[in-house]
Order: sequence, then structure tokens, then C-alpha cells
Amino acid sequence: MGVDDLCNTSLVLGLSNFSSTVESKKLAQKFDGKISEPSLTLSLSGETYDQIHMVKKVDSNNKVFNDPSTDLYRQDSAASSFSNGSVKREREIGSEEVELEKVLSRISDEDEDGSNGRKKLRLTKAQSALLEESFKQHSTLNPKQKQDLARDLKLRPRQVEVWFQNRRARTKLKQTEVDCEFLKKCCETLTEENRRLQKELQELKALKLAQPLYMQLPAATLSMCPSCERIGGAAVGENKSNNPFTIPTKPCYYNPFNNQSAAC
DNA sequence: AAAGCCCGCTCCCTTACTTCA
DNA sequence: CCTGAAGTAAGGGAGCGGGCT
Repeated sequence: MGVDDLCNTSLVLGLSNFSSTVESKKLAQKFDGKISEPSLTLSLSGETYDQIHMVKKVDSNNKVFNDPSTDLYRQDSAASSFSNGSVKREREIGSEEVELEKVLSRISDEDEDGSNGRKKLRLTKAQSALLEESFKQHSTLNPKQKQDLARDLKLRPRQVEVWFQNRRARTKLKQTEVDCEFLKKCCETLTEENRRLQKELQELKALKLAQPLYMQLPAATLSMCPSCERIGGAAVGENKSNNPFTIPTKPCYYNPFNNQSAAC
């Protein structure tokens, strides 16, 4: 999709969907983020993402080193023990599982060195890939999906939920950047068009002054496009009066990415 | 039917940790 | 080795909708 296409079809739409304004944020929140956003694909390529998530392996001394061959569940124990935050939302899990979670959490709180410091879970390459894959299918999860995914990944549902939350935030940030770039381009184009129209106006004014007095028709009755130099806003037959020297009944909406003037 | 409460969900902001240049 | 930037998992607060009383 070229810039022209974008602008031809969605200048207004793009602005109204622009998600980084305060108002749209409020709206998005009001509608639970279900407001349609510009449909640009922002997902990171697997390769890039994998580079970012170069897999590390924890050795017996808690040192990390690269290990591209690491499998999906390498961090099983670490994954469940690294997060020591309170588990607020385990209600969807069966009470038995909740108890298990609590025990695991407690154990992790009193881990090896006995410190309560927050440790950071690093998802494996495979875990990230599966989460990405799932995110591509749906950016939000229902409880069942979350539960299933958590089971598949051997993570806690809360961790899956957090990953999706952060992933949505990253997507939104990317989208905001894209929107910002798009609006910058629109702004530049409009500025340029404005400059051009001002110049045309000056020329017309100069032309008008140079004309004999009898040719100086009231400006309000003239509607000539300075670009194509057609007179009148509507084609013959379109206008009831068939008078070319009238203001078009319908306003012309200007598309900044067309080269024609607003009057066309 | 309307009001108030609770719960679950999401978003936003922030913090803390990891990795890398 | 140190440091700052970037990436990201997670905590916590707030808003909103739905269900229940």
C-alpha cells in the first residue's frame, strides 16, 4: 500500500483512528480497546524477535550463557520460581491449582540465597514463538485460551496474561509511531499545498488588479480552479442553473495527496 | 426498573531486572 | 569491568462492563 493509497482512502479515517491522542486513548479504554485501529501489521518478524530473545542458559552458578539449542521447557522450574509477585488472579484456576501456585510462590520467595529480590523470568525462544503465534491469532485471550496456553507453555496463566498485556502495549506503541510518521507526512503535504495555494491566490489577485474594470466580476460569483483553470464548480447539466459562474453547491473535499487543487 | 456492590478484565504507568554495545 | 540504553516481565491502580442482590 503506497502513501497515495493510504491517503486517498483514509486521511479522515486515519486521523479518527489515531490511537495516541488523549481522546482516543480515553475512547479506547472506554470501549475496552476494541476500537478499530489502522490495519497495519506490526508483528515483529520471527528472526528479529529471536535475535532479541537470544536464549540464555543458566548454569549451576546462576551465570547465563547463550544456548540456541535450548528447548521449550528449559526454564520450567525457573519459570515457575522466578516470579515471586503476589498472585492476584488465580481464581480461574481450580482451587487445588491455586494452592499449588501459592506453595510454589512461597518456595520461590525463599529461594536459594534466601533473598526476596525480584528475579526476572526470561522466556525461551520456543515459548516466545508460541506466544507470538498465539498473539497473531488473537491479541486477547479468553480464560480458556489463557489456561490452555499456560499449560502448553508450562507457565502460570498470570504470566501468559502479562505477556499478552505487554505485547499489546508494544504493538500499540509501534502503531503510535507509525501513526505519528503518517501524520507528519500529511502535515508536510498540507503545508506544501497551503503554500502553493497561497501563491496561486497571490497570482490571482495580481491578475485581477491587472484586468480592466468591466472584467472584474464579483469574486464571490467566480469559482475557477487555479490549477486546471476550469471555471465553475459543476459540469454543465449538473447545475440547475447551468451557470458556470456560480459557487459549487457541493463542497470539494481536498485530498492532500492529489496534485489537483482543492477547487477540483 | 434502578441502585449499589463485587468480580473480572484491560489499560496505563511504573519498577526491577537482563542484555548488549 | 563499568555504564547507559533498550527490552521486557511483573506490580499496582483505575476504569469499565456484566452479573447479582
